[in-house]
Amino acid sequence: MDYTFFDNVYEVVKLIPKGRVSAYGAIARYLGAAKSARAVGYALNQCASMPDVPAHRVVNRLGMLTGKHHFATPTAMQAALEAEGVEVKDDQVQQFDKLFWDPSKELEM
DNA sequence: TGTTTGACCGGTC
DNA sequence: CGACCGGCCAAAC
Repeated sequence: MDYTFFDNVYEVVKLIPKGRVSAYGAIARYLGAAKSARAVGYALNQCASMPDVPAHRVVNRLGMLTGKHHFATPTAMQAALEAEGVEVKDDQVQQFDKLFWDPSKELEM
């Protein structure tokens, strides 16, 4: 089938609950490719044109808004997160440890 | 068709 | 403690 790792990323990202955030590596690991976090990042790059995929809920493992620069505006990502109740300061998600949504844990495989 | 890069991560020097 | 390197997947040149 034409189904790919790429599409899998979108599925997981779309499953991220509102007010929660996830990490590239966490998604990659859930997909069975822990070292493919880069591919996840690239997938989200494509998802910039995909309104169905809340890429703003995906940050790096440090909770840093590394990809904010790829949004329509550098503040779009932070604004979107804050709109969902996620506190963001200095391109960094506050209480990231609590808001972190790990698919491999939440979805229990 | 081969090389380079990219919104990353982990380990090593 | 800071910087560098390798690895995975997919797209762009």
